[in-house]
Amino acid sequence: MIAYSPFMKSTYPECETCHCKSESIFTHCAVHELNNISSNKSCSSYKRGQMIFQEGNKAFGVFCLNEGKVKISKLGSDGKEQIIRLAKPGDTLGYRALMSDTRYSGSAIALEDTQVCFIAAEDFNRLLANNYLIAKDMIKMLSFALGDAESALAQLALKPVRERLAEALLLLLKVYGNNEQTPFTISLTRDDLASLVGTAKETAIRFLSEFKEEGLVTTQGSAITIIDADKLLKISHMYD
Amino acid sequence: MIAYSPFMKSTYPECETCHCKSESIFTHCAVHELNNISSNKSCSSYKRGQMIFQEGNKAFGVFCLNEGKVKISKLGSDGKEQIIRLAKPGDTLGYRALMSDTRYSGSAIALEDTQVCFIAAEDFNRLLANNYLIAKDMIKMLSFALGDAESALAQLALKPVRERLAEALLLLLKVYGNNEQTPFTISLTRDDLASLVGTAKETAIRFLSEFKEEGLVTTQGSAITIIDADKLLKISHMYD
DNA sequence: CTGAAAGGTTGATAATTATCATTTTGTTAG
DNA sequence: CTAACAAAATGATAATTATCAACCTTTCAG
Repeated sequence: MIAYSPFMKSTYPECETCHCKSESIFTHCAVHELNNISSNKSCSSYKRGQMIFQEGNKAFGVFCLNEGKVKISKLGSDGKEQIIRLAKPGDTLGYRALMSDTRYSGSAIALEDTQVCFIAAEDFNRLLANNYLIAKDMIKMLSFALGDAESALAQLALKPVRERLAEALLLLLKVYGNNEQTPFTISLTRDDLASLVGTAKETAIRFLSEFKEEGLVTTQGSAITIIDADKLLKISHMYD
Repeated sequence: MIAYSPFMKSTYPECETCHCKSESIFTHCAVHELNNISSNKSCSSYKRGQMIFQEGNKAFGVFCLNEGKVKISKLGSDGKEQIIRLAKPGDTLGYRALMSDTRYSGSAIALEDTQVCFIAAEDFNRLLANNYLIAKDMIKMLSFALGDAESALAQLALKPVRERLAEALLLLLKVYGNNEQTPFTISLTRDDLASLVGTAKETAIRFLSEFKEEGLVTTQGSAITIIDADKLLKISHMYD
């Protein structure tokens, strides 16, 4: 079920030839800038469930996700968890804390075996200060993240669980799918699904079962396969 | 109840001498930059309830709130509203849409008589591109807004209404109070209060009545006076 | 002033969602 | 392969929150 990571202990991916360079904040780097990043960075592997950074800690740089899937989530007092964001290869992690000089407001946890590169604050800040294209990309990245967070907030407040579950499934498809093609299968614990939707595990399972009965999805163990994205979109009430 | 705005039809506040210059995104502008903004901007007044910009429309620049209070909110399909952000004098509005080149994801509505200045996209973008201090401030502003939105999202998902109401009252105190001094009084419809908390009006009223019985707040008409911020903080469960 | 309209409050009830208990299914180590 | 464990699924029930209706209070125009 868990994909065997191609990266073990100390394989260092090179930024210049990175398969997700064009998806990353480093797209508009000049060659010498990229070389500098590449030679100064530190890379690590994480197994499923391991923490990349923890809520409340200080940020000393940013992470660039090279391989794998990561959730960024916040913990409530009673141990309940809310997933704030999902990250895929090429995504930058920890930039909000670094840019606002505040502590991490959420923890980053690997959803499957994962490889990340760490760029120190000094190097990253120099990059932003010296290349306005990159600063502009940072502004855009933050703006999109803000739009996503604000949408999620409104969804949570305004929509019932069934609609939010449909939306969560579509989010998974959008983030981790290939051009949103269906059928699309993802392995996700029901706890994580519920934390993404903002509901209890059992409630998420119940509505997911409804979707199964309606032929919108199938499941096999923890794997969920999205069959009919159009109907999910209608359920999520995206036009009104 | 509504404060009579000192600004009528066409009084143009000057950026150079603006009382909220130091609170705004224009703090680090050079004199010539500020003069340029000031001479190119357009200013308008809005009465309570009037819309400054509307969800779904394109952004052609940013607004700087000079006087008054503004809510940014999203509408659900059934007419329910969720307040995403509260703005005070000095705050910039509409920057997320402009920076990500997407449409407004929420509407800005005056909570009381309000004066705003509009800076065209061209002027604003030139400012960012030419002065890295300002670009950095934009990055910080976005980062803080993102942090706030993500916190609000987690709150909404993880905390019951009573705790969120306490938090909403503290937010009002933080945003609109003078150094968070108590007692602090703000006039706010119960519909708006409920939209801020993410609950129904009646539910918000019920818990507010509880707070009254416990001596944490008093009310008179739509005015709410915060008496005991410390106890509200405890109720909002901010430490755990 | 005064009456009408708007907004605030409260009670009764319904809908939604969470929790707890149990069974079923899937996963993994030996 | 199979036992042991973990996760998913389902049922019963409780808690929370929303909705509807009625009534009170404040605000504001004439």
